[in-house]
Amino acid sequence: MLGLLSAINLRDSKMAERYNIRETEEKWRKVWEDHNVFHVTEDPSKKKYYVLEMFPYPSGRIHMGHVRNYSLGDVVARYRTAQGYNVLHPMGWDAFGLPAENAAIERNAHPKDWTYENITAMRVQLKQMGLSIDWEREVTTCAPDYYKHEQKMFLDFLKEGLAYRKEMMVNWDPFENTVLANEQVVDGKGWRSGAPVERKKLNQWSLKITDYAEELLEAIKTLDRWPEKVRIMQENWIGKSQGCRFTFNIIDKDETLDVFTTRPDTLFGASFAAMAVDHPLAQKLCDGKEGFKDFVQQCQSIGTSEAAIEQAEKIGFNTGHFVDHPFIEGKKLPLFLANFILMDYGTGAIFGCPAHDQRDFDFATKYGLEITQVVAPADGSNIELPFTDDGVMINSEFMNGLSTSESKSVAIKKIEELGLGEGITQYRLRDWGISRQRYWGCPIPIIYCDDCGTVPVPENQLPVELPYDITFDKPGNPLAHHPSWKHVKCPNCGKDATRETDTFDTFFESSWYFARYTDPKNDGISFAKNKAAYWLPVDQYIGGVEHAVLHLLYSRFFTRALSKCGYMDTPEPFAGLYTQGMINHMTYKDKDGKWVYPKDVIKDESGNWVLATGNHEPVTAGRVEKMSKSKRNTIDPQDILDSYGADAARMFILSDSPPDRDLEWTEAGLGGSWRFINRVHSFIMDAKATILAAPQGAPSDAAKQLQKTAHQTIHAVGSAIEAFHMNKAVAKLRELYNAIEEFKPQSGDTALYKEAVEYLIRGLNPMAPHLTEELWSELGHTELLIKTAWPEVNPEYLVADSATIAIQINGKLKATIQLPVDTSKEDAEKAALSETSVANALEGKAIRKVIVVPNRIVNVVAG
RNA sequence: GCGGGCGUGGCGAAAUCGGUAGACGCAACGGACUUAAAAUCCGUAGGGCCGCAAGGCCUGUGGGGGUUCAAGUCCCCCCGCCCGCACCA
Repeated sequence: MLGLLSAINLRDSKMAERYNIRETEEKWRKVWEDHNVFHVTEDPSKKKYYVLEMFPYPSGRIHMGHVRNYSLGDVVARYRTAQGYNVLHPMGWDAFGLPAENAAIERNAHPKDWTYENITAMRVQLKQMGLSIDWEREVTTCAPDYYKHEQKMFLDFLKEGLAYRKEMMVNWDPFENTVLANEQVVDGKGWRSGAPVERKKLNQWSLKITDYAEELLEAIKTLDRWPEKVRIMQENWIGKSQGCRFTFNIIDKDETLDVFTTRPDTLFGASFAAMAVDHPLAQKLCDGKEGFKDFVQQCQSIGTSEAAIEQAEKIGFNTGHFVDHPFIEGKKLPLFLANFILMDYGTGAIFGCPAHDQRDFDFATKYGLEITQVVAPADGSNIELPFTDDGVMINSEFMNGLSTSESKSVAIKKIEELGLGEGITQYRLRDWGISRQRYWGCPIPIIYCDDCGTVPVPENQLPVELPYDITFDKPGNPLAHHPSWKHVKCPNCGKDATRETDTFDTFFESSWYFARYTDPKNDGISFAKNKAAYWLPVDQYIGGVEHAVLHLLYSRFFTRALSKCGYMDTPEPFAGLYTQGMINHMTYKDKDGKWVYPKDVIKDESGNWVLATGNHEPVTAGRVEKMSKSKRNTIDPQDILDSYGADAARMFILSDSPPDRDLEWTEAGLGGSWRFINRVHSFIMDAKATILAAPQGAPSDAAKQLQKTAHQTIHAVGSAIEAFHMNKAVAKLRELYNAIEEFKPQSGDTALYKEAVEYLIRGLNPMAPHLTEELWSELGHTELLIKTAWPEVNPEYLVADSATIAIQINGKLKATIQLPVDTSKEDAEKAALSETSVANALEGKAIRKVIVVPNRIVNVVAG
């Protein structure tokens, strides 16, 4: 069987006589570039369409995920262009980030040089895909002419009260003296040092995204072209809940404890109160108590990842103190510390009602606490505790008999009357901490002065540029170690002062790049308001679902914050969103159990997987999994582009699976697309004389049918592309090709034949732009296909003149017949019953009923 | 634990409204071409059974039940897989 290598040989032999993919593809890319066909400017006379794929991190080489992402976007961009839209389709580089610093540490490469080299290499690769990108709008986020604008934004946010500084908990690596991202914490240890990670408080800059919690939540409703799943994820992330905050009095202590609950209705079932281990009161009440330190350690050793905590048992520590029940005179509730209470949510403390909450139930069972049922099912049925559904109140004095929702408001009213608290709306969303203790990011334009405090860098001193002469020999932030960079004079008083050495979270750059593309070369301001107004919002945004929450939510927040600061007036950045699936590939292991790259594996004569080199030792094929470097089941797009060409790669990645599902990359499937491209080329070249011949006489019925099929195909392809069903669009075009290939044109048919062939070429253009541009030119067109409008569909040809009617007896198919479209029910029934096979099958049976659905089906009920 | 999604041939998948299940492709098999193989081209194909054949019968969309003239599609229960998450009080 053929693996990749034999397929290349196949190409070489074929190439000599037929379609030279490499040369032809290169030729057309050059023509497009020479004619600058993808460059656009604002044109108020045309409808605009903004297609955007998530911009890549310049890691060095493109991967298959990029190929899928940008192929999808390019289909949309080319289709919309053909439809006459003024299409903006830009590309750029999300160029700040940790990998550049890792490269610096690991192989002594300067982050800037490393990044720019990667950009150069990846630009070549992306261009080789034949994407319809306006490269004049290229944006690189690590360039001072990009990041100086976000320093200005930050200063504006500061003025508007949208940025502030506060203490935040971070993961601290005591050996490296650095803050760790969550993914850098492995089993509670620093990924590089292996030292146990500490939780430490640091002063961090934050953005007030919580100011927009309600607005961000509400506006999700308007995002009707976003996937349902992403909208739900964002809703859950914002996490609005209605509840009640109230204060417990701690008996025998001069302290109170604020708690938050969404179930004030269950207050009569309260049997304990509990707070987070890192609650300020915990230390106060328990310091020195036996077992307290151990308990704290036990809680911290579980780790912060939700997966670990999930497995963990609910454990508590009895403070020995009690709180007063707010409604029941003289009732005391024991006060615990508990590992399942988060300091970050609500007030970091709760009351526990074991009968109506699973966690509280587990906890009470473990510690032998009282369990009082206060909610019963409304239908009086028997239940087992805990019962967490709504119902009617029992054992609840003045609330008895009320429904769950009624008693919630009654309980809140009572709390308010007693002056203990109030009904509140709570959000899960926290402010966005943007400080990072790293070199390769945008410097935060702040200066600290002993006398003047925190001083913004004056705008005329922007940008605060990163120094190039930097070393990574010491642990910690290189900016802080730089001998001179941070030492400046205070802009206010002129005394010695120091710069902020933290840099922005890299989500800062990606939160506004889509706006920068509308005016990428503006030196004075981040983007002109009128240009942003023309192009925004992005009509179609495409990317991985892994950005469903953070990047997309931050961008939505930025759009609002920038509006507040007068930069733009767009309500939402992304009107349409599409999230693509992953690319999977079979995994292989050699006899020693080591992972083997697919390109090193072939099938031998008997169909077994073996190593491509040496003695062809056998290889074990494993599961189909997400492409990853660690499992070595990756395919390098460069190899594919070089050997099969961009069109085949694009076609295959679009044709097999719906784009939102995972795609299994197979060499054989790719070969199928490659063969199709060659077949289309050789067929049209062979038929060229016939296609271009002037018709003699009237066209045959078969030719008219072919013309209809062509129009129907284009119609279906258009709707499929709009619905992101690229696989169906490809299938439809293959059907049209099959019909054309089978068709034997008569002398009067050539005009219609040509029309069908050209519709095929034009329909294929968004997926296979090089091939179709070549064939278009071969058929004598002097105008580029990229400049040619999407084929017109004659609505008359969408209507069939005959319909295939299925005839069923008792719901089972017996025959199919052709009838003119819109044959009356009576005539259809007559025709069905007179069909011989139907008549035979009905012999001796009584016809009870006949159901006729025009143009579709006749079902005879008989028995 | 919570939330979301999915389950159709050997495989990836199609199937507006409930109305001919399996389009299109991959792999497979048969044939043509070839000294031979590959490529290419032509053809076959859900599974099972009967038939020399034409054709016919049964069965089939994870499992069970229901609604309907008719269910991949709607309803109920069950099983399996995948994804997201910050125990959300």
